[in-house]
Amino acid sequence: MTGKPSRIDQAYTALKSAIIEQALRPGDKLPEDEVGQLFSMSRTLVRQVFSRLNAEGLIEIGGKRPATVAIPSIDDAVAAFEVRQALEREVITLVIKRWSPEHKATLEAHLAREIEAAKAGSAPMSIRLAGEFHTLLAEMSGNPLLSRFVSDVVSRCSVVLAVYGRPHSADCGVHEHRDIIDAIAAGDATRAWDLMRHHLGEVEARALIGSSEDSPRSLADMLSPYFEGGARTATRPAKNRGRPRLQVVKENR
Amino acid sequence: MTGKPSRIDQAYTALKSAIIEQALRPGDKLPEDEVGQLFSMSRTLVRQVFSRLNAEGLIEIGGKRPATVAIPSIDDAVAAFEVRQALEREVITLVIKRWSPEHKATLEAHLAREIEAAKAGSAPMSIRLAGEFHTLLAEMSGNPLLSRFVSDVVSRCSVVLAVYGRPHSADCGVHEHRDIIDAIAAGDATRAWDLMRHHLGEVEARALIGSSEDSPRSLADMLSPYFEGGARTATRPAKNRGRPRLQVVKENR
DNA sequence: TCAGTCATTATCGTATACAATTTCACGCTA
DNA sequence: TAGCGTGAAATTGTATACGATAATGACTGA
Repeated sequence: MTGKPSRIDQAYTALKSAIIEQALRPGDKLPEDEVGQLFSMSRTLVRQVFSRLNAEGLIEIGGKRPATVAIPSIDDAVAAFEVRQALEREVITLVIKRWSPEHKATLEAHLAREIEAAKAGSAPMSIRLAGEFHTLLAEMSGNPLLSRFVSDVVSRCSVVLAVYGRPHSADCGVHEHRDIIDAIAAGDATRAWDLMRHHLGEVEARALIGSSEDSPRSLADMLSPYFEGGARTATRPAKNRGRPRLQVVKENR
Repeated sequence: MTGKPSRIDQAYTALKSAIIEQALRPGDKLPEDEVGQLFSMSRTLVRQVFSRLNAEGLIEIGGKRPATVAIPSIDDAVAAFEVRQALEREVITLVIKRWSPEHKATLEAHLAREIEAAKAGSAPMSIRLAGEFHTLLAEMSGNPLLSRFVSDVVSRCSVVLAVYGRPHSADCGVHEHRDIIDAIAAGDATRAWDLMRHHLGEVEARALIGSSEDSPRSLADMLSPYFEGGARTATRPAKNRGRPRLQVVKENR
């Protein structure tokens, strides 16, 4: 597609993927030198990468502390889904307006990949494809700015899922994507809106309801957003005990 | 309000104000060293500022060329207003949901300032206040992310106005703001949506219709978005002839 | 054994240095 | 006079250096 992805782009994409696919987990530290060494670049470049990731809410920087994978608060989570509803509603409106057979083909192809990933039981792949469905749709709106915003908010929601969500139950979302495509193809905006609202509601529920339930994650992790700075002295020990502080999946495409 | 605005924030705010109030005009160059000297900071910091301004579409960077004040294309302009409609619709929904008397008071106070500025005939002030009305409203949504997005898109629209708009005819927008406040206060979402749509339509029209009309701006400026790199050799001369390449209003509040 | 204090280390914030690239003016040629 | 190389100046891209600050861990005293 595009000619040459710069080293910055590569690092950005790698880190973003790692975070979204939960290879890097919320709270993990990302020291600039270490990342720089990993990607063979100086801190100057790393900081540019971090800046972008920070703008999308994927990591937190500043405060003279090492950058960390973001731990969104419950309020952040609700806010993200609120905005997402509004944006995706507009996406549907525009996609219907500019609908073409090629769009349908592209979406079908993507859906096929989702199904395949679900069948293969590849959770990271499923998570990524689920998000990409929405960004793909957004690109079809023909509005680059809208597309950017959607991509941004989808990233945020992914991190929310990582913090509060239960493990991605794959096939659930796929059928809803199927229905949304059909409604759009039929030009039925109202139905597509309803489906999308319901779909995002499902995703949000999977995240936030799960937060008050039992969960396979450690209690410390579940509570950390409520402590923020407080759980620093005694409570936070079991997190990075022994395993390398930073593990990045280089592969991504 | 907030404790200490860092030097970076100051420079960011100053440049943003200068661009939005059209003290810096689309296409103007912003060399890093020069800006750095102006604000007594190194290029490292200037780049951070530029990065933020670029993310909001206020300037264009990269390409080993000096940063320039952005010249949005017509497509960019349409896209910005499209997204803005969707976002501000959500803003209204949420503000009505969380409405309080204090909100009304704040908005009334702001409206008073708008009227005053219009009466005083201060165009830059009017431009800024008109934009701030919308960001103020967005903050009242209680959704920080939505607020950020609105602030972003309002900036973009401001630049669009600077490129394509006729000189800000102040009192036009003020009355519409008045009506929007009233509809929100009455809890009438539908009416508020309609008013907002109409209001933004007006602003957009003032921008884009004006682009095919006669205009007080130079023809070269009006055409530059269609030329981009082309109007560089012969047609663009009268722009920065003799006046300092960079003029920044330090004052801003 | 435990709390408190202090030195050490890790890590970031900012400035600066150097290389690469583009821009621009000047002068040369037809 | 118009077109076109050519070299200096301007400007950015990237790396590195240095100072500041917070995290870490050891040591002392009760």
